[in-house]
Amino acid sequence: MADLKTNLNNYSLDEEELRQGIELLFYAYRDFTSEPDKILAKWGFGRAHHRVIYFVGRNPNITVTELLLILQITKQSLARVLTILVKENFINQRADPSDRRRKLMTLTEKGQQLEKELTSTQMARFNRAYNETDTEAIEGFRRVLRGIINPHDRARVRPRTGLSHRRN
Amino acid sequence: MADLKTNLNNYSLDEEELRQGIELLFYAYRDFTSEPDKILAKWGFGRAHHRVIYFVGRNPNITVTELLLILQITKQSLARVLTILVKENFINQRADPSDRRRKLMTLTEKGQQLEKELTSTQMARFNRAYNETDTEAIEGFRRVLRGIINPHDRARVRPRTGLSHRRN
DNA sequence: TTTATTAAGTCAACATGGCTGACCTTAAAA
DNA sequence: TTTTAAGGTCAGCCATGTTGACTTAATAAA
Repeated sequence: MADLKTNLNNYSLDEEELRQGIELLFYAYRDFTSEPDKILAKWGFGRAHHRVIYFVGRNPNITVTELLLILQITKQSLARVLTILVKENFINQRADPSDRRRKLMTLTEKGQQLEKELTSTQMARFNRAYNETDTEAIEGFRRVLRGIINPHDRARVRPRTGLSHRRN
Repeated sequence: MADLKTNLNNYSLDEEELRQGIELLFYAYRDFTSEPDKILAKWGFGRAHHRVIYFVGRNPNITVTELLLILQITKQSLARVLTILVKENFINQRADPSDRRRKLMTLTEKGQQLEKELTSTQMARFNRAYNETDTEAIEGFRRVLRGIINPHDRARVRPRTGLSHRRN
């Protein structure tokens, strides 16, 4: 934190601003995960299952290795939830024809339904937040969040299309 | 999700935009917590300890009940980490003179040092992200994140002061 | 003043989801 | 043919969330 100003309170104005960002992110993430967690509990699942379902749904034919790169957890941690999701028919695996070591994963119909139920609560939350602001705020939100992500992984989220949100 | 448009791909443009927001939040939080986690591991602590240290540091003389409202965990979950932090002299507790049932918590010198070490990595991350954008983007970031937080808790993060960030 | 109520602490028990390290199979690449 | 890569699996550990019941001490209410 080399370039932070300090004052007599051992408390810089910039530090205050940065801490507010930290807290906003903490509270937002806390609430963002709270609704899906309740739905997952009905199925005996946890947040880890949601993440797997989400990213398989979002990236059809994803491999285990790619999923590990996204989630940044160990193979064993992933295997625990993935095995259950395959056994209970939420996720389908089939060998990649061009490299039969790889297994391409997709959501089953059942998996898609659960994914939609879970993610719709989060999309509704974003939709409300977006509607309370404007296009410029949303763009700023995206740019700052992108800057918080480690540079190497910023490209994982598709950049905005040219089409603007319906407000404005 | 009443007002989402749909197209032939069962895929609306708005849905794409909302999902990008979800993913940005996921990746940002993932990376935001990764650096403190490494430091905490050296002390035998976890993310839960960081959260307690952070919010006690940020809210001197906070009570257990208030901390529970912030963290949204059970008393037992908090007690486990809090007991350790008090025993190992990171946090001080003293009875509130005006209501001796309440215990007011503050960071010790040792606690302040660890807090600074942990949080400085996150502040540095925000500082970098903020410096890559501009005042308007930061303000948009804050407004959208605030909108994602459950309305009741939005006031927990102090609103911006009139003083602007040093860029622009 | 007796009776709630509140703040905090505690115990036992359980589940989720991280982790490590070792090891195996199969398939592709060198 | 040997090495590497993708994936799976086992045993065990730890952190951190959960519930429910119960206790103590102090304040507030009847």
